Amino acid sequence: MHKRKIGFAEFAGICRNHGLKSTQQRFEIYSELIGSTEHPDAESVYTAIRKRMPSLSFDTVYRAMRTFEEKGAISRVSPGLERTRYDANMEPHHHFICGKCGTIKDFYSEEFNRISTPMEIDELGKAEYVHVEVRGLCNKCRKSKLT
Amino acid sequence: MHKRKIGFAEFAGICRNHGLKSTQQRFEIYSELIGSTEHPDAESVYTAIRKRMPSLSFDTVYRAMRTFEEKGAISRVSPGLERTRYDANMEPHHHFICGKCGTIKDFYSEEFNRISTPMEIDELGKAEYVHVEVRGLCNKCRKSKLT
DNA sequence: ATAAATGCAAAGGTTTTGCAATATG
DNA sequence: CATATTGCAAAACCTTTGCATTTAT
Repeated sequence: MHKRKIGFAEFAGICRNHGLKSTQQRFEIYSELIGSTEHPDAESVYTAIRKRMPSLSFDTVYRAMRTFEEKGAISRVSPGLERTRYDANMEPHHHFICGKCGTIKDFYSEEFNRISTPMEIDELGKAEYVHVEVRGLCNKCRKSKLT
Repeated sequence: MHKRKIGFAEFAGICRNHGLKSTQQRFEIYSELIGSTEHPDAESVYTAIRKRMPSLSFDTVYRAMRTFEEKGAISRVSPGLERTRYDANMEPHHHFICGKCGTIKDFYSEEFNRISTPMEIDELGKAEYVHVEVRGLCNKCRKSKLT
């Protein structure tokens, strides 16, 4: 299931379920996202909606999408990091990233090393590599949370 | 193996292997990266080196790290995307991302769904989720490459 | 000698913020 | 009605770029 069209009533229900107020702007933004298979960024969404709702402002799109994400109504495509970070360790290993403090810890896992491109990719293109990482809360942040 | 200290001679060898000129700045930058387990960003590297090499400029750090990465001497931690993109499809699925045009295609894979947190994480913190994605070249870009 | 790398400063691009006005539950 | 959301504009932030100078091969 992908690319769906929803009415305001259904959207209002989704908002209620996530503790959000349902505004016309948010409806348009959410509609644009669920009606697309493009995984759009803020600008695409903004440009598309502007045609039918010229009063919409850019930061409303940004804010709405962040809010939807925080409340779990939509998800961010590839998590990424706040800034570019590098690793000079070139042997096969993986990363555990703390979502609270941003600490990145290396770990080694045979299991993860064995993950290979699924055949479902064949019809989409040529795979170059599979990226796997674990996100969570590091021990330090876990402790400080108890404080 | 992690957190190593290297001398200029060894560094020069690494550069030669990757077709790079070995400068004092690059040596400091590379040393900082390989001598750290922090997966630092440009600013950390810059700040650390500035103490001993006050003439170093910020953009040299950026440029050097990008160059190291392009030549395969170091790697970027979590690939991420150029801008934040969202997905309203909340059922379990994964993404194939084309490194050329940026197109993101959904795919469904039982195999990927089954990937679970490796036990190696236990000593690092509490895992929230595993993120997996496939990077490569989409069919469209593959074709246009032949032209 | 030639081509590449550096430093400087300025620009580029995306994302965020403060505030007054407005709309929602 | 109280509170959250919007629009506007400006700022913040990370990263990149052009150019003259210096450096490595």
